Amino acid sequence: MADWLTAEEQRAWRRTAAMFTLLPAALDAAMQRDAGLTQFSYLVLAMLSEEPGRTMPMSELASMVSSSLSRLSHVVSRLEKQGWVTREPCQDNGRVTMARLTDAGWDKVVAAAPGHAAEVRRLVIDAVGPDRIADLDAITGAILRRLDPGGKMRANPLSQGC
Amino acid sequence: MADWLTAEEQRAWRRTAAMFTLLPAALDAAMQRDAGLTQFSYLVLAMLSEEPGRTMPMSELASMVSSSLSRLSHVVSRLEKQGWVTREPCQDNGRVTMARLTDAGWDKVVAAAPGHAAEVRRLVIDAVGPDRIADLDAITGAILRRLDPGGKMRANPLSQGC
DNA sequence: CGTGCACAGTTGAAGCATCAAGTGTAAAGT
DNA sequence: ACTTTACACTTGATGCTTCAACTGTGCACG
Repeated sequence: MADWLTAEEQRAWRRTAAMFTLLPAALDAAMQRDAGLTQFSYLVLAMLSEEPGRTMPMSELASMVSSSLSRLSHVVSRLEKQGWVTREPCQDNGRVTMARLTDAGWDKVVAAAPGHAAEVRRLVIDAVGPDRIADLDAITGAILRRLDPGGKMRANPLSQGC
Repeated sequence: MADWLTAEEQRAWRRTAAMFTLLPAALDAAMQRDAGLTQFSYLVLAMLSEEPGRTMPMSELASMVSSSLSRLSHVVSRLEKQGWVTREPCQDNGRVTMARLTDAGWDKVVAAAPGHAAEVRRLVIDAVGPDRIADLDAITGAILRRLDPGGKMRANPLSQGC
């Protein structure tokens, strides 16, 4: 099918589409191999690890990792079974539940982080090259703004209490 | 975790990671809504539709869509059940099987293509802007070269016969 | 020849994602 | 107060992807 894109656009899109297939697969494979985690569950642990108190409401966490609450809930169930995360209801607000990173979970993230950073550097940062990091940032920013018309782009959703 | 990336690199990577979550989901959702296809099965149909004779060996098709043979086999099974593709052994070579796009499959692609092209244009091409398409191409090219060290990047794997 | 090996493809099971439906809690409307 | 609506989740079913194991075919080497 000759899509209604110019030749240059089409070429760029096809490459981009290929990258969208291959890069996540490569990063996932490395993460699976080195830490037995998916990219996504690593991200969940990593986000919790950066929070003061290592704890966060499920919904806030979901928005941090750009996932549905449903997906997050399933994943956290698994992480809970592994002993890396616990869930507890929030006192201040009966309908939020807090996810907390355990010590074992912290250790897991600390162990996995260097390998992950190295892979990202190898496959993305160094591949793109220092001169083009700003371009990358601009392009992804532009696409994200399209995807997220309600322009959250993270103005810090103010979690009160807990 | 403060990954071992500079602040600028980290910012760019986080955005990029978010894009890698959201863009495929958005395209998939649109394709599902408009045509009842996944992005991937659409791609399979589209690749076949561009081939003269609308037919191709499974393994060549797999490499065109950057997937494992296993994944492709499952997907083609489903497409076959829908009546959009057929599979037939190749005379010239007893171990290749050819996938062929049926007339119904052709119609399906033709019906789905405009919507898909429009989504790609809206979410990627127009978001990036004409001035930056070349940058996009350069960046994805660089990353793909990293991912695909055996530098296929498509030098046409010469399918003989059938 | 024939044995071994690599290629092309399929299959079944297991894991993860998505969707629709459900529970329970807070906040508004009346 | 009482109902409604919206929110914050959870759960189970379904479907797709991945992985490991398997079948069958061609090729190379002794």
